[in-house]
Amino acid sequence: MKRNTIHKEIILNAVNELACHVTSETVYDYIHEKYPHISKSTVYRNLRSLADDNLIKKITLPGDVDRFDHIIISHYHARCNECGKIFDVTIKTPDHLEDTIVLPEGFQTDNHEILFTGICKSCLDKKR
Amino acid sequence: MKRNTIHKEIILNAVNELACHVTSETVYDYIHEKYPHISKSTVYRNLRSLADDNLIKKITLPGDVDRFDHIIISHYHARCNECGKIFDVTIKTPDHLEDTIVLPEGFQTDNHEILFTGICKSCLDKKR
DNA sequence: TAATTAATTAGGAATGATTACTAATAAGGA
DNA sequence: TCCTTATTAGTAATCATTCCTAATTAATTA
Repeated sequence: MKRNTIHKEIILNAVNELACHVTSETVYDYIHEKYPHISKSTVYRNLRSLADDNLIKKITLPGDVDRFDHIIISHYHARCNECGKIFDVTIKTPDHLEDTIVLPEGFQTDNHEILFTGICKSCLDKKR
Repeated sequence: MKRNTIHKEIILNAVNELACHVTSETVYDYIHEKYPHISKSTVYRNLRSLADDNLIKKITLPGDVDRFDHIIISHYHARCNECGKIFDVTIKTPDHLEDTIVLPEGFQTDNHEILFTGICKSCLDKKR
Protein backbone atom coordinates (compact mmCIF):
# COMPACT_ATOMS: atom_id res chain seq x y z
CA MET A 1 0.00 0.00 0.00
CA LYS A 2 1.08 3.56 -0.66
CA ARG A 3 2.43 5.59 2.22
CA ASN A 4 1.99 9.24 3.04
CA THR A 5 5.38 10.84 3.27
CA ILE A 6 6.46 14.34 4.09
CA HIS A 7 8.37 14.33 0.82
CA LYS A 8 5.28 13.68 -1.24
CA GLU A 9 3.40 16.47 0.52
CA ILE A 10 6.24 18.93 -0.03
CA ILE A 11 6.39 18.06 -3.73
CA LEU A 12 2.63 18.33 -4.17
CA ASN A 13 2.65 21.72 -2.44
CA ALA A 14 5.47 22.91 -4.67
CA VAL A 15 3.52 22.08 -7.82
CA ASN A 16 0.45 23.84 -6.42
CA GLU A 17 2.46 26.92 -5.51
CA LEU A 18 4.37 27.06 -8.80
CA ALA A 19 1.01 26.56 -10.51
CA CYS A 20 1.59 26.22 -14.24
CA HIS A 21 3.61 24.09 -16.64
CA VAL A 22 6.58 23.59 -14.36
CA THR A 23 9.38 21.24 -15.28
CA SER A 24 10.75 18.58 -12.92
CA GLU A 25 13.94 20.62 -12.69
CA THR A 26 12.04 23.76 -11.64
CA VAL A 27 10.20 21.84 -8.95
CA TYR A 28 13.48 20.38 -7.72
CA ASP A 29 15.20 23.78 -7.56
CA TYR A 30 12.23 25.30 -5.75
CA ILE A 31 12.17 22.52 -3.17
CA HIS A 32 15.95 22.43 -2.86
CA GLU A 33 16.00 25.97 -1.43
CA LYS A 34 14.03 24.95 1.64
CA TYR A 35 14.82 21.25 1.77
CA PRO A 36 18.32 20.66 0.39
CA HIS A 37 18.29 17.04 1.59
CA ILE A 38 15.53 15.95 -0.80
CA SER A 39 17.09 14.19 -3.75
CA LYS A 40 16.30 14.64 -7.41
CA SER A 41 15.23 11.03 -7.82
CA THR A 42 12.65 11.51 -5.07
CA VAL A 43 11.24 14.53 -6.89
CA TYR A 44 11.03 12.66 -10.19
CA ARG A 45 9.51 9.57 -8.58
CA ASN A 46 6.88 11.51 -6.65
CA LEU A 47 5.92 13.70 -9.60
CA ARG A 48 5.25 10.49 -11.53
CA SER A 49 3.35 9.01 -8.62
CA LEU A 50 1.24 12.13 -8.04
CA ALA A 51 0.35 12.26 -11.73
CA ASP A 52 -0.62 8.57 -11.66
CA ASP A 53 -2.94 9.34 -8.76
CA ASN A 54 -4.39 12.34 -10.65
CA LEU A 55 -3.35 14.79 -7.96
CA ILE A 56 -1.39 16.74 -10.56
CA LYS A 57 -1.36 16.63 -14.34
CA LYS A 58 1.62 15.54 -16.38
CA ILE A 59 2.01 17.46 -19.62
CA THR A 60 4.13 15.82 -22.29
CA LEU A 61 4.55 18.06 -25.30
CA PRO A 62 6.48 17.14 -28.44
CA GLY A 63 10.17 18.04 -28.35
CA ASP A 64 10.07 19.29 -24.81
CA VAL A 65 10.79 18.07 -21.31
CA ASP A 66 7.91 16.84 -19.17
CA ARG A 67 5.92 19.44 -17.32
CA PHE A 68 3.45 19.33 -14.44
CA ASP A 69 0.40 21.35 -13.70
CA HIS A 70 -1.77 21.86 -10.63
CA ILE A 71 -4.85 22.28 -12.80
CA ILE A 72 -6.58 18.98 -13.36
CA ILE A 73 -9.13 20.10 -15.94
CA SER A 74 -8.18 19.37 -19.49
CA HIS A 75 -7.01 22.15 -21.76
CA TYR A 76 -4.74 22.65 -24.73
CA HIS A 77 -1.41 24.42 -25.08
CA ALA A 78 0.48 26.92 -27.21
CA ARG A 79 4.27 27.11 -27.21
CA CYS A 80 6.36 30.05 -28.35
CA ASN A 81 9.13 29.03 -30.73
CA GLU A 82 11.29 31.91 -29.51
CA CYS A 83 11.19 31.70 -25.72
CA GLY A 84 9.72 28.22 -25.28
CA LYS A 85 7.07 29.46 -22.88
CA ILE A 86 3.87 27.45 -22.60
CA PHE A 87 0.43 29.08 -22.63
CA ASP A 88 -2.99 27.63 -21.96
CA VAL A 89 -5.46 27.45 -24.80
CA THR A 90 -9.17 26.88 -24.52
CA ILE A 91 -11.53 25.74 -27.22
CA LYS A 92 -15.07 27.06 -27.14
CA THR A 93 -16.72 23.97 -28.51
CA PRO A 94 -14.44 20.98 -28.05
CA ASP A 95 -17.30 18.59 -28.84
CA HIS A 96 -17.16 19.88 -32.36
CA LEU A 97 -13.77 18.27 -32.81
CA GLU A 98 -15.07 14.76 -32.23
CA ASP A 99 -17.69 15.25 -34.92
CA THR A 100 -15.27 16.22 -37.64
CA ILE A 101 -12.36 13.86 -37.09
CA VAL A 102 -11.92 10.67 -39.03
CA LEU A 103 -10.08 8.19 -36.83
CA PRO A 104 -8.72 4.88 -38.13
CA GLU A 105 -11.24 2.02 -38.41
CA GLY A 106 -11.89 0.61 -34.94
CA PHE A 107 -9.59 3.01 -33.07
CA GLN A 108 -11.00 3.95 -29.67
CA THR A 109 -9.62 7.23 -28.39
CA ASP A 110 -9.61 8.16 -24.72
CA ASN A 111 -7.69 11.42 -24.92
CA HIS A 112 -6.13 13.97 -27.21
CA GLU A 113 -3.66 16.81 -26.96
CA ILE A 114 -3.37 19.87 -29.18
CA LEU A 115 -0.24 21.98 -29.35
CA PHE A 116 -0.20 25.26 -31.20
CA THR A 117 3.19 26.67 -32.09
CA GLY A 118 4.13 30.17 -33.11
CA ILE A 119 5.37 33.35 -31.47
CA CYS A 120 4.05 35.02 -28.35
CA LYS A 121 3.24 38.71 -27.93
CA SER A 122 6.29 39.41 -25.79
CA CYS A 123 8.74 37.93 -28.32
CA LEU A 124 6.94 39.64 -31.19
CA ASP A 125 7.31 43.01 -29.47
CA LYS A 126 11.03 42.47 -28.96
CA LYS A 127 11.51 41.97 -32.69
CA ARG A 128 10.22 45.43 -33.53
CA MET B 1 26.25 26.03 -50.14
CA LYS B 2 24.63 22.64 -49.74
CA ARG B 3 25.98 19.74 -51.73
CA ASN B 4 24.19 16.85 -53.38
CA THR B 5 25.59 13.66 -51.97
CA ILE B 6 24.83 10.04 -52.71
CA HIS B 7 24.14 9.61 -49.01
CA LYS B 8 21.40 12.21 -48.99
CA GLU B 9 19.75 10.62 -51.99
CA ILE B 10 19.88 7.15 -50.43
CA ILE B 11 18.34 8.47 -47.22
CA LEU B 12 15.60 10.37 -49.04
CA ASN B 13 14.77 7.27 -51.09
CA ALA B 14 14.62 5.18 -47.92
CA VAL B 15 12.05 7.50 -46.35
CA ASN B 16 10.00 7.46 -49.53
CA GLU B 17 10.10 3.68 -49.72
CA LEU B 18 9.34 3.15 -46.04
CA ALA B 19 6.56 5.71 -46.46
CA CYS B 20 4.98 6.35 -43.06
CA HIS B 21 6.01 7.44 -39.58
CA VAL B 22 9.42 5.81 -39.65
CA THR B 23 11.92 6.40 -36.89
CA SER B 24 15.53 7.38 -37.50
CA GLU B 25 16.54 3.94 -36.28
CA THR B 26 14.26 2.21 -38.79
CA VAL B 27 15.69 4.29 -41.62
CA TYR B 28 19.21 3.46 -40.48
CA ASP B 29 18.53 -0.28 -40.28
CA TYR B 30 16.90 -0.24 -43.71
CA ILE B 31 19.84 1.57 -45.27
CA HIS B 32 22.40 -0.46 -43.35
CA GLU B 33 21.32 -3.64 -45.16
CA LYS B 34 22.42 -2.32 -48.53
CA TYR B 35 24.97 0.27 -47.47
CA PRO B 36 26.68 -0.90 -44.26
CA HIS B 37 29.29 1.85 -44.56
CA ILE B 38 26.81 4.69 -43.99
CA SER B 39 27.05 5.84 -40.39
CA LYS B 40 24.24 6.57 -38.00
CA SER B 41 25.29 10.19 -37.58
CA THR B 42 25.00 10.66 -41.34
CA VAL B 43 21.46 9.30 -41.26
CA TYR B 44 20.46 11.57 -38.38
CA ARG B 45 22.10 14.62 -39.93
CA ASN B 46 20.52 14.11 -43.34
CA LEU B 47 17.07 13.38 -41.94
CA ARG B 48 17.29 16.72 -40.15
CA SER B 49 18.56 18.45 -43.28
CA LEU B 50 15.89 16.94 -45.54
CA ALA B 51 13.19 17.99 -43.10
CA ASP B 52 14.60 21.53 -42.99
CA ASP B 53 14.39 21.62 -46.77
CA ASN B 54 10.80 20.30 -46.64
CA LEU B 55 11.64 17.23 -48.70
CA ILE B 56 10.33 15.05 -45.89
CA LYS B 57 8.27 15.83 -42.81
CA LYS B 58 9.55 15.48 -39.28
CA ILE B 59 6.92 14.29 -36.82
CA THR B 60 7.63 14.98 -33.18
CA LEU B 61 4.98 13.48 -30.95
CA PRO B 62 4.90 13.78 -27.16
CA GLY B 63 6.73 11.03 -25.32
CA ASP B 64 8.01 9.39 -28.46
CA VAL B 65 11.10 9.33 -30.63
CA ASP B 66 11.19 11.50 -33.73
CA ARG B 67 9.59 10.11 -36.84
CA PHE B 68 9.73 11.01 -40.52
CA ASP B 69 7.16 10.89 -43.25
CA HIS B 70 7.29 11.07 -47.03
CA ILE B 71 3.93 12.82 -47.10
CA ILE B 72 4.31 16.56 -47.03
CA ILE B 73 0.65 17.50 -46.63
CA SER B 74 -0.37 18.22 -43.09
CA HIS B 75 -2.43 15.74 -41.13
CA TYR B 76 -2.94 14.66 -37.55
CA HIS B 77 -2.04 11.47 -35.72
CA ALA B 78 -3.42 8.80 -33.42
CA ARG B 79 -1.18 6.59 -31.30
CA CYS B 80 -2.11 3.27 -29.77
CA ASN B 81 -1.17 3.06 -26.09
CA GLU B 82 -0.70 -0.70 -26.37
CA CYS B 83 1.48 -1.21 -29.44
CA GLY B 84 2.71 2.36 -29.97
CA LYS B 85 1.74 2.32 -33.64
CA ILE B 86 1.00 5.66 -35.30
CA PHE B 87 -2.04 6.19 -37.52
CA ASP B 88 -3.00 9.11 -39.71
CA VAL B 89 -6.04 11.14 -38.80
CA THR B 90 -7.87 13.58 -41.00
CA ILE B 91 -10.26 16.29 -39.96
CA LYS B 92 -13.13 17.11 -42.27
CA THR B 93 -13.30 20.80 -41.50
CA PRO B 94 -10.03 21.93 -39.96
CA ASP B 95 -10.95 25.56 -40.60
CA HIS B 96 -13.48 25.37 -37.82
CA LEU B 97 -10.71 24.75 -35.33
CA GLU B 98 -9.30 28.21 -35.84
CA ASP B 99 -12.72 29.72 -35.24
CA THR B 100 -13.31 28.05 -31.91
CA ILE B 101 -9.90 28.30 -30.25
CA VAL B 102 -8.99 31.06 -27.85
CA LEU B 103 -5.27 31.68 -28.12
CA PRO B 104 -3.36 33.90 -25.68
CA GLU B 105 -3.54 37.65 -26.34
CA GLY B 106 -1.22 38.52 -29.24
CA PHE B 107 -0.03 34.96 -29.88
CA GLN B 108 0.51 34.31 -33.57
CA THR B 109 0.32 30.63 -34.44
CA ASP B 110 1.90 29.17 -37.55
CA ASN B 111 1.22 25.50 -36.93
CA HIS B 112 -0.48 23.00 -34.68
CA GLU B 113 -0.36 19.29 -34.04
CA ILE B 114 -3.10 17.06 -32.68
CA LEU B 115 -2.40 13.66 -31.16
CA PHE B 116 -5.21 11.30 -30.27
CA THR B 117 -4.36 8.46 -27.90
CA GLY B 118 -6.25 5.27 -27.24
CA ILE B 119 -6.27 1.70 -28.44
CA CYS B 120 -6.22 0.44 -32.00
CA LYS B 121 -8.50 -2.21 -33.51
CA SER B 122 -5.78 -4.85 -33.62
CA CYS B 123 -4.89 -4.50 -29.94
CA LEU B 124 -8.54 -4.37 -28.96
CA ASP B 125 -9.18 -7.65 -30.77
CA LYS B 126 -6.27 -9.33 -28.99
CA LYS B 127 -7.80 -8.49 -25.61
CA ARG B 128 -10.95 -10.50 -26.32
C1' DT C 1 41.97 18.70 -66.25
C1' DA C 2 44.16 20.03 -61.92
C1' DA C 3 44.14 22.73 -57.81
C1' DT C 4 41.43 24.79 -54.22
C1' DT C 5 37.81 25.30 -50.62
C1' DA C 6 34.57 24.13 -47.74
C1' DA C 7 30.75 20.90 -46.98
C1' DT C 8 30.21 16.18 -45.68
C1' DT C 9 31.45 11.92 -43.64
C1' DA C 10 32.62 7.94 -40.12
C1' DG C 11 33.25 6.89 -35.76
C1' DG C 12 33.00 7.82 -31.38
C1' DA C 13 32.34 10.98 -27.42
C1' DA C 14 29.12 14.04 -25.14
C1' DT C 15 24.59 15.49 -23.74
C1' DG C 16 20.53 15.67 -20.93
C1' DA C 17 16.21 14.15 -19.20
C1' DT C 18 14.62 10.36 -17.06
C1' DT C 19 14.65 5.78 -14.97
C1' DA C 20 16.87 1.91 -12.55
C1' DC C 21 19.55 0.16 -8.80
C1' DT C 22 20.88 -0.63 -3.93
C1' DA C 23 21.71 -0.29 0.80
C1' DA C 24 19.78 2.48 4.45
C1' DT C 25 15.69 4.51 6.45
C1' DA C 26 11.09 5.02 8.14
C1' DA C 27 5.74 4.57 7.81
C1' DG C 28 2.13 2.35 9.74
C1' DG C 29 -0.20 -1.99 10.90
C1' DA C 30 -0.03 -5.91 14.35
C1' DT D 1 7.42 -1.92 20.38
C1' DC D 2 8.34 -4.84 16.61
C1' DC D 3 8.06 -6.08 11.82
C1' DT D 4 7.29 -5.72 7.10
C1' DT D 5 7.98 -3.31 3.13
C1' DA D 6 7.43 1.21 0.80
C1' DT D 7 10.35 5.03 0.34
C1' DT D 8 14.65 7.46 0.22
C1' DA D 9 19.54 9.37 -1.20
C1' DG D 10 22.97 8.92 -4.14
C1' DT D 11 24.63 7.25 -8.06
C1' DA D 12 24.81 4.49 -12.23
C1' DA D 13 22.51 3.33 -16.41
C1' DT D 14 19.67 4.34 -20.39
C1' DC D 15 18.62 6.07 -24.86
C1' DA D 16 17.75 9.19 -28.59
C1' DT D 17 20.08 12.67 -30.40
C1' DT D 18 23.71 16.01 -31.15
C1' DC D 19 28.50 17.33 -31.13
C1' DC D 20 33.38 16.78 -32.33
C1' DT D 21 37.43 15.88 -35.31
C1' DA D 22 40.36 14.28 -38.72
C1' DA D 23 39.74 12.42 -43.26
C1' DT D 24 37.19 12.63 -47.46
C1' DT D 25 34.95 14.48 -51.38
C1' DA D 26 31.72 17.66 -54.12
C1' DA D 27 31.87 21.44 -56.78
C1' DT D 28 33.97 25.84 -57.98
C1' DT D 29 37.88 28.16 -60.15
C1' DA D 30 42.04 28.54 -62.80
